[in-house]
Amino acid sequence: MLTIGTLSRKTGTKVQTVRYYEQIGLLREPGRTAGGQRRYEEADLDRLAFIRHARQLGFALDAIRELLDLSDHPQQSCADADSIARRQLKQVEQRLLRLQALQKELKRMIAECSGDRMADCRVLEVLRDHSECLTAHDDIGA
Amino acid sequence: MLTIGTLSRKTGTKVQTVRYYEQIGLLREPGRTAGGQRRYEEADLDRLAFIRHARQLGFALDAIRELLDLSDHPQQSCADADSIARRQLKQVEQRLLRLQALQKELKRMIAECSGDRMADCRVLEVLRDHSECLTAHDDIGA
DNA sequence: TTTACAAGCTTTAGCCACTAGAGGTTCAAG
DNA sequence: CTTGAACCTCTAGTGGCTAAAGCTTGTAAA
Ligand SMILES: [Zn+2]
Ligand SMILES: [Zn+2]
Ligand SMILES: [Zn+2]
Ligand SMILES: [Zn+2]
Repeated sequence: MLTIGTLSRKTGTKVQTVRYYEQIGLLREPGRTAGGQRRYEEADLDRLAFIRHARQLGFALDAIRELLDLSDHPQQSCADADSIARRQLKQVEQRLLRLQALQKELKRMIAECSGDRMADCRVLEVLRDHSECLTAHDDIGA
Repeated sequence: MLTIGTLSRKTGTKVQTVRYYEQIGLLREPGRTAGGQRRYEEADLDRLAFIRHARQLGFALDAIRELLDLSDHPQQSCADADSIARRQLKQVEQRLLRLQALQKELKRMIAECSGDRMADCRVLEVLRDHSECLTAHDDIGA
């Protein structure tokens, strides 16, 4: 029987986050004491640890939900789980490409600025005029 | 005199986003027609283009606000503008480091999985147990 | 001049994944 | 029995938009 605080400490999750996961149905509703406090079992700890580790690897909560569902069927093929991981890898690689391009542009504008008056600031110039850039930067969020 | 739609088209910004920028004080309140529709000037177009370009380069709206304020003082030193850009570069580089580590872990778990039953899925195994990882992955958001 | 309709308007709520705070109750040690 | 840390619920906020409902306005053709 674990309190929410113990669960929290053992997984490095904020207490509110644990409650949030319960609220969105990612964790089951645990048992309660007579006074209404949550009491967890070891299985909950494992599940929460899985969630947190997947989050650290960048998986979205929806993907994690799928992965948890899949792992409840140990006899089935893991093709679906693998493809979720491949999807995640693709997303990471897309972000990498974008950030690498940003890094290049930022480095360049900083290097080119003489650090003189604002009127001649290379940083501001480039921000004012994309044609000073070497790369395109499509969508904003990526 | 530009309508909000024209502004939107010329800068690749959604109409609602333009109104949002006005709401948070990033764009001034423009003039209105008798009927209450917004009418912009060329200067608004330049400002919005600046904002959007800075967003594409990953700057946060707060940083953009600072940059815009700074560029209103052309005779001052651009040291502050440059340091905002350097801060942005640092952030990009930190994210790059994190994503590169994630990429490595994801690649590895995918490569090591034989694609057999869920019970033996390497992806799930690694997610269940961080000690299977080669790298640490500190904080979740980065 | 009337009419049609694209484009504008405001207000509200939703997205993701938490996080913080207010204001109260329970548990466990001493 | 008392203390106080830890728990509880509920609400609202973060960033940067985005969507939708339900209106009103502007403009150009008939
Ligand atoms: Zn400069
Ligand atoms: Zn550019
Ligand atoms: Zn597998
Ligand atoms: Zn790990």
